[in-house]
Parts: sequence; C-alpha cells; structure tokens
Amino acid sequence: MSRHDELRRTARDTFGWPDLRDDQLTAMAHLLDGGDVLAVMPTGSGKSAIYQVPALLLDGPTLVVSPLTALQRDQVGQIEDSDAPDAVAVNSTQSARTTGRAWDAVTEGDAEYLFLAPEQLAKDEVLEQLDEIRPSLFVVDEAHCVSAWGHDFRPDYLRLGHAIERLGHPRVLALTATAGGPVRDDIVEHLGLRDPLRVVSGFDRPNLYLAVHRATDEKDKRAAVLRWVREAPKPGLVYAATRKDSERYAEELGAVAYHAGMKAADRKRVHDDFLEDRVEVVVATSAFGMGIDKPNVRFVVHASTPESVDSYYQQIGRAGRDGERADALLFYRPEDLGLQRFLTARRFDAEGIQELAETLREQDGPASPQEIDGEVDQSHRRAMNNLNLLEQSGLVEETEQGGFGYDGTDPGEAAERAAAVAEHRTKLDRSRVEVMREYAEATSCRRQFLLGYFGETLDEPCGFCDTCDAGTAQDRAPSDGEFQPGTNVRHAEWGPGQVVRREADRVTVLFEEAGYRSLSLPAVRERGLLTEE
DNA sequence: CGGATTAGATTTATATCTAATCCGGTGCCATAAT
Repeated sequence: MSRHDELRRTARDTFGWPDLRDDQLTAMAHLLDGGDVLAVMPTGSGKSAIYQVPALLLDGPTLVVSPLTALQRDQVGQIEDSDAPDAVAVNSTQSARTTGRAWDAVTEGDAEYLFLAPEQLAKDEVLEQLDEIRPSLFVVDEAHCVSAWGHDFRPDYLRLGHAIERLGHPRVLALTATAGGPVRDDIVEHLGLRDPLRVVSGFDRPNLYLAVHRATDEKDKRAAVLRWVREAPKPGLVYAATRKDSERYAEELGAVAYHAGMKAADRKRVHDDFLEDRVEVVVATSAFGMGIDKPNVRFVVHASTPESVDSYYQQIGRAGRDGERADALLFYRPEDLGLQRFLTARRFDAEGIQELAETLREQDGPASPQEIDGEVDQSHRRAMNNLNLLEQSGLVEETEQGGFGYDGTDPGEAAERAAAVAEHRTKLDRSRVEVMREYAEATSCRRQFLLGYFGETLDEPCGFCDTCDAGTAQDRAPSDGEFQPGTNVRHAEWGPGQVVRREADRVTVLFEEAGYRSLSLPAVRERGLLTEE
C-alpha cells in the first residue's frame, strides 16, 4: 500500500475523515520519511490532522507543544472523542497525581499524544522523562508564538530548539495559521528545523469585506465605532488596545469585555457565552481568540490598530468562518500606532545581562538553563530572555552533554553585543508596525495588500473592499514589470531584501537587516537606490 | 507616543486652563498564604 493510501485509510478508520487534501498528505508523508515540516494553513483546514494521523504510523509517542492550558484541554478532548489512542497533558493546572498518571500512560505506551507548554521543557526533570520516552514526532502548535512571544514574553519558546536537539531531533512539525516571511524564518531558525518542507496554503478569505475607517479625533473615532457596532448584524468581535478601553467600549455597547486582567472563571464564562451565542458582542484585548473556531462571527472590528499585519490577519480571520459575508473593519488613527510602538519597545536589561554573563563565566563547566536560572537573582522570564540574547550574540553555546558553556567574554562587552541584538529586534518590530500604517493608509486594494504580505498574489483588485468600491484600487495597479513582488533586490544602505508589495509609485521591501521599508519609486529610480538581483 | 488623571494656577466661578505624572498586552509556573 502506498504511503498516501495508508495515511488516507488511517484518517478514515480512526478519525472518520473521508479524505485528506493533497497539502495535508504531502506534509504527512514528509514527516513519515523523517523530514521536518512548517505548515502555514488557515484555521479549520485540518492542521491538527497533519500530526494526528502520522502519529499512529510511527513508533513512539507524539509530543505537542501548545501555548495555553485551556487549548491543551480542548485538544485532548478532541482526540478522546475519536477512536485514536489516548491523549494526556502535563501542566500546572492539574494535580501532581494526574500528572504522574499522564507520564505513566505515555511511558507504558497507553497514551500516544502528550501535550505540554514550552515552559515544561525548561525543566531538567521533564527533559529526563522525555529522554526515556523517546518521542518520534515533535509538534509545535501555534508556532507563530515562537516569533511573537519567544523574544520577550515567553522566552522558553525560543529555547524549544534546544529541547528538540536534546531529544535527538525527532521529526519536527511546526503549525500555524498566520505567519508572514520573517515570522516563518524565525520559526525555522529558532526551532532549528532541518531543510523543512514548507506547506503554505490559501490565505484568501473572499467573504470578508475589508475596510478602514479613518478618524482624526479620538472622540469621533469612539463615536463611529459605537455607531457602527450598534447597527451591525451580530454576533461580532471588537478588539481594543487596552484593558481599560475594552471595558469602556463594552459598557457603552452593552457588550461584554474580555482581557487577561479578569478572573479565570469570568474569562471562561465570556468565552463559552460567546461560542454558545448567549453573548452577541465581546470587546477584547489580544488575549481573546486562540482556539476560537466559531462559524457565524459577522464582524471583527478594531477600535485601535494592532502591532502587525500578522496579528491583524489572525484576528480578522475569526470572522465569517461559515463562508457568509462578514466585515473586517479597522478604525484607524495614526496616533494609535504610538501605543504599539511603546508596547513593542524592548526594555533592555543591561544589568541582568551582565549578572548572567558574570555567573556563566564563573560557572564550573557547562550548566543547564535551570541551573543557570537558579544562580542569578532574576525571574525565570528575565533570566531566559537574557540567556537568549547572549546566545544570539554568539557568546553561549550548547555543549555535547546538553549543558551551556560561556566563551569568557567580558560581561560589559557581552552586554554591548546583546544590546545590538535586541536593538535589531526592536527595529524589525517597529517596521512591522509601519506596515500596519501602510495597510491603514493604502489606497490600493486591501486584499491584494494582505495577500501580498503573506507572499500570495491576486492578479486583479478584489472588488470586495473599500478601496475597490472607492475606485482607487484600480488606479493604483502597477503597470510595468519592474520590482514585482518576490523579486530579490539590494539597497545601497540596507543591503539585500525582497519586494513584498508594488504600487504605482511605491515599493515595499523586506530587508534582511532593516525589516520592512517602503520606498518612493521616483526616488528609487532617480538615485538608483535599488538593484534587482 | 498619546490619553487620562491629577495638582496647581487663574480668570478668584460649584470654573476652566496648563503642566506634570502615570500608564499601557499577551501566560506559563512556583510559591506563599489561607
């Protein structure tokens, strides 16, 4: 029986899925062959199947790194509902007894799937357990978190690559629904994927009407948001930038707020009420959304601009999953970008870096991250962020035994080198905010813009967005063949990059070092700033 | 970076303006206190 037939039969017999798509099969077969895969596919397109099915054809359990314990519970539940072997989770929300039983089940071969958060893999004892279990497949679900959170909020995401190596590099599958170019590269780099097969499919959501409402005054913007949402068909989702704002809008709309400052029980209730249609409108911060697969969301409104097109696309992607018309409307004020710039600014911890470098230098032989963590007077998050920066500066390296060794560089100099790495990151994040500005201010077709950002092309303006309706999109379609999206270019100052977007008189390039930059074509031509390569 | 809030000043008003200050998002896990 061929590989594909075997996979199809397993999908049908065990999970009850009548057939698999070609992209799913390609990814699965590559995993069976021992290769790594990065799959970027929309929610609801059967991403989970890509590991669930091959897992049954491989010896040894499957490890699934999942960012939220609530998500882990859902995923375990979903597998329990099928005829597949058991799934268990290991996390801090369950009793030691339950966790002990979970480990036993995996060790004895009674459970095939093991779910855990990246923080678990930072613990020596967990790695030792996993060493014995010898997983055959290492899955990173919601893999954009590596890039979105690994660089500051949840540094253990950036350390998953070490865990993978420590386990002898089983085949790795990274899954996500949204990731632009730099995010994909970040995932591949930090997970240490080896020559991965990249399966990227179908970003277009033709039933989403894309629009931007521009406001100059904060008060006018608020009033416009309230007016629009009150009149819109429900249910719908409003994203606000701050917790306070989410509560204020919720109050004024007679809706319900959702943010990370709320009690767990309240959050769960809002989540469930929204899914069960007991609540029509939720006003949330970015905390709301992961794991929400509700078909009939009629709009996703942004009362403020998010920090990147990746986030924006992920959030509006929660609308119109049923294929019916839904609205993705951004209420835009340039001033709102200031908050995003603030939030993406990394507070560089020179003191902490120096303390860490000092400690590492005095360390007697290589140490595990957990041991290093215990030696410095820093929170786990802070210590791991600083360790990550030292590593990215090339000063800390993994040794054969799985520990980490320091190259002896003077701590002061180490801090300087780490600062340069952090600075580069901040620049890239800033440039991502600027791309959001461009989306908001674009007069070209919004769908062409969004798809272009994810590396897809749409030959004609879509006809289902505000700029197409206004007639400006057609005017701006590029006429000649120079600097088409995907072209590799070189800039006199910023070095190599790739064209991501091309309008009548502007071109946007993603530079390897400088991030996204938008250039005026007349200036480019006049001064010969860009050369095609 | 910008907005909301507060304190102080003025225009000496149950009032208004200006300057200074503070605050802002995402979750895991461990530990401490009931």
